[in-house]
Amino acid sequence: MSITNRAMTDQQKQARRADILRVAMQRFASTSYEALSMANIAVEAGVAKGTLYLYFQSKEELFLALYEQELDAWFDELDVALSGEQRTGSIDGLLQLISESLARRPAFLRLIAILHTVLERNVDLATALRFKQRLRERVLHTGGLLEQQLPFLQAGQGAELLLKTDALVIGFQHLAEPSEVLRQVLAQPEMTMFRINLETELLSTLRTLLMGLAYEARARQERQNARR
Amino acid sequence: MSITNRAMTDQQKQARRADILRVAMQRFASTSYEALSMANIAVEAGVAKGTLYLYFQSKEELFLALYEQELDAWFDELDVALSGEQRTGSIDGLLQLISESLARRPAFLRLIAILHTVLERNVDLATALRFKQRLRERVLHTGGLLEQQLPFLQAGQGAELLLKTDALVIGFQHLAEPSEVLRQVLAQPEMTMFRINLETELLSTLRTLLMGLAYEARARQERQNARR
Amino acid sequence: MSITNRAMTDQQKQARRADILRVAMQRFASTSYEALSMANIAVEAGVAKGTLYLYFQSKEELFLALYEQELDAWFDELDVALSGEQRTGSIDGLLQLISESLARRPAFLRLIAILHTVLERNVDLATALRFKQRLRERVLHTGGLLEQQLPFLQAGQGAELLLKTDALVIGFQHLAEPSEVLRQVLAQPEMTMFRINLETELLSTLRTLLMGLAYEARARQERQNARR
Amino acid sequence: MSITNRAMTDQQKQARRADILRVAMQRFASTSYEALSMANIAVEAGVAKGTLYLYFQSKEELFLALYEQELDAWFDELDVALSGEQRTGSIDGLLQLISESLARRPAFLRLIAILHTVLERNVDLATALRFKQRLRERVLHTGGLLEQQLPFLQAGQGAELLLKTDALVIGFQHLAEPSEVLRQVLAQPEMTMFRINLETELLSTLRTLLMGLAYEARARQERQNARR
DNA sequence: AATGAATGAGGATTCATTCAT
DNA sequence: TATGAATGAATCCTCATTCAT
Repeated sequence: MSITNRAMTDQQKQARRADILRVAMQRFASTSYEALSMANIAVEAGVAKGTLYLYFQSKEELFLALYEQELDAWFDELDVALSGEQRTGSIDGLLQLISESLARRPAFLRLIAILHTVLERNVDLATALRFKQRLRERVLHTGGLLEQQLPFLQAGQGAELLLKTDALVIGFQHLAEPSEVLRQVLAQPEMTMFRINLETELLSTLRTLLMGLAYEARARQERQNARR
Repeated sequence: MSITNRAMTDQQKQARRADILRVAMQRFASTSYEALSMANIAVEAGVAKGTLYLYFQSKEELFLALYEQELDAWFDELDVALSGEQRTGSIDGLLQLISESLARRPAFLRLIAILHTVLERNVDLATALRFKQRLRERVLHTGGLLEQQLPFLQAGQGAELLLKTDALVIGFQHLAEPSEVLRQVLAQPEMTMFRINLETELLSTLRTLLMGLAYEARARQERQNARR
Repeated sequence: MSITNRAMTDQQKQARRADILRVAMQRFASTSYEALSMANIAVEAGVAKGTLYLYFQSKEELFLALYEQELDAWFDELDVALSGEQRTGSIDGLLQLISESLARRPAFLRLIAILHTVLERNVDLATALRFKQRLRERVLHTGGLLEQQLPFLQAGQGAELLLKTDALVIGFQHLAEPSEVLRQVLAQPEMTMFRINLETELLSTLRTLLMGLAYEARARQERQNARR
Repeated sequence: MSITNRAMTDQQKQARRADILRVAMQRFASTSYEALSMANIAVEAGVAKGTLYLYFQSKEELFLALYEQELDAWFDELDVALSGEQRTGSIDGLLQLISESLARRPAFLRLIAILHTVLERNVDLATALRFKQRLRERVLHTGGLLEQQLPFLQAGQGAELLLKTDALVIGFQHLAEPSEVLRQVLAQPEMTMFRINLETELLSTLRTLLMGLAYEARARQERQNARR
């Protein structure tokens, strides 16, 4: 595994970094953040513990990089779908796209749920700044695409919608992953209302939100017409 | 510190329990859950560590009781406001009520944010079951009141709205309480979009949601009329 | 259970004491000393925790009393058997008596195993003294009976034999009750030699010991004859 | 304190491990197992607490290693003495060897006394298995040597004798180390019979046992001769 | 005599991170 | 660049015993 595995060129270093992230992702798919130790990742990646710290400043930074990678992949998918020459315009298609693309990324959902309470701690200013700047760009860009698809969205509302989606995902993800004891409680017949399926819930809530935005837009329009 | 040295009657025991909860609440206002130790609470409450365990089975159970207490107080406030004889019916008043009553309870908000990931662990089945049953009752009851106030809500949508509010609070609370480093990042001028004020955000999102629900109700109505 | 259960007369007090001991014995039959709490015994006995301390100075003293009770019962059985008018004299019968009477008292065996390391700690001088004095009397008495049954025993060797038996019981009891992991280890085919059955082992070791004592006695006799 | 600051080679690691064991042994000589904390050992050994756990999985495993080390030393001594070219054959010499070599190892005796109740808990299956396998080998080997020295021993009786010796040591060790209160009780003149000296007692009991075995062997022999 | 609320000491263990090699 | 040995902080909970009632 090692000895000759000394990454000299930048390309080799990037490859090793990607390796580590890939391993971390695999492990994170079946283990909680707390239960997943740096030692474990190191062993799986075939490197020494110390090596991890050559590529990432801390455990948090490693997972933040993972978050970023997943985030990029997700935004890439959205951007491609939203930039299709044909203007779909269908609200339902859009909702489907968002909900389904997220539901297909369970590990990303779990990263989203711990981003603010875990990953954004113990990270230095430069890293945090760079991360947020990049996040901002992507949110603004994809938000803009959303505004093109949904004419009732005003400037800025595309990005806002994405941020609200973020909040909803965090919230529903927490509700959707109960502890062992809670799972038993929720198995009771009268507890149906607390059994949350993230995709369903996200879909329905976003639809209502969009309905509301559309309605508000129309009301705004009517007020403007009246004024003239 | 406390009412008597030895709580003999049930009333005295309730008083002592309340004492402990009050102290925990005060401390929690300025410290994170993790940083707040049982030893600390015991000292502040003027009792021995072991005494805490006479009243609560574990640290989690203590804070779950705190959550429950705050939850009850909040629901009580909602119920009173929603049961006023005069039918307010005003959506804005309702939104104001919800957002403002929550914003006035910062510690409750922080408890909400950790309920599912922290408090609902290390609690026995009976406690969890009782808690969720009580929660269900209050959600159903207050949900019903909401349905009375907002005629466009169908049966069950009141409770649903409260659960969506829960998810939104969890999400926005995470966004609204950045770590120290993040605070510095968000202080940058271009980061305005990430500076979340829970009350504002909740207000606006809930309004849009209600608009959407109202719209959906009208659409439903029209479909029914058309059928006749 | 309680209220009117106030033991006023000495007889009533003795009865309650016996009650507590009986309950403790029942519980000890299926639980280890460490796992058996005073609270547990109190609940089972239908008294308050504090009440236990009216009858016994400490947990150790309670179990020491239990030990004494079992010890008395065992010595009583031995004494009856050894005092039968007919001189059995049979070594095998004697060995059978000792091994079988002990094997029939598994809880007593477990008490024997912890007497010196647990029960004789945290006991006051008077209690310890009284206990040892009583033990001494019974050992001397029953030791004397043994000497009558086994003519090759010299004065004092009966008591000595009983003390050696004590040591053997402690040792074999430790070997005979492996921890859970050890049980798995001993289940391996090659580990037969470590699987100890107390009764069998005690029987065989005591037999060899008695053979040895008989032999030594004969040798002594021969030396004496030679001298004359 | 230790050989180097950072044990890199296997040899250095073995040295550090030995260091820790040596320190633990020193401390154990004057403190009970319970009273001896890992923190204490770490400080004395000049390492951090965590370092202990690099070398031993748990406190129990550390002391099990200590036990094993002492056991090996003892068996080594026995083996050397029993393998001397000259066939001593003297029973007395053998008894002396066993009793005296044990008496010279007080800490080993105390480890023997707690092996089954303490050390063999909280140890994983692999460790326990390896330990018992090694123990088995040494018992069988030295048992074989005993059988060579003592012609009246049948195949297997050497190992059996060692196991019986184990039981006797456990028992007598418990009797020989009374608690503080008991010491006072045993100081009474009439309590002579309870004052146990492990070496003496072991010597005499083993002698009687051997006498018995010798006698049984002769009896067996005679039965066989008669048959012919 | 009985109660049961209150006490408080006490220690093993994990794991992210560092830094000597 | 890679290693992996060393670090050390940090905390919950039990339960025998006491003593106010």
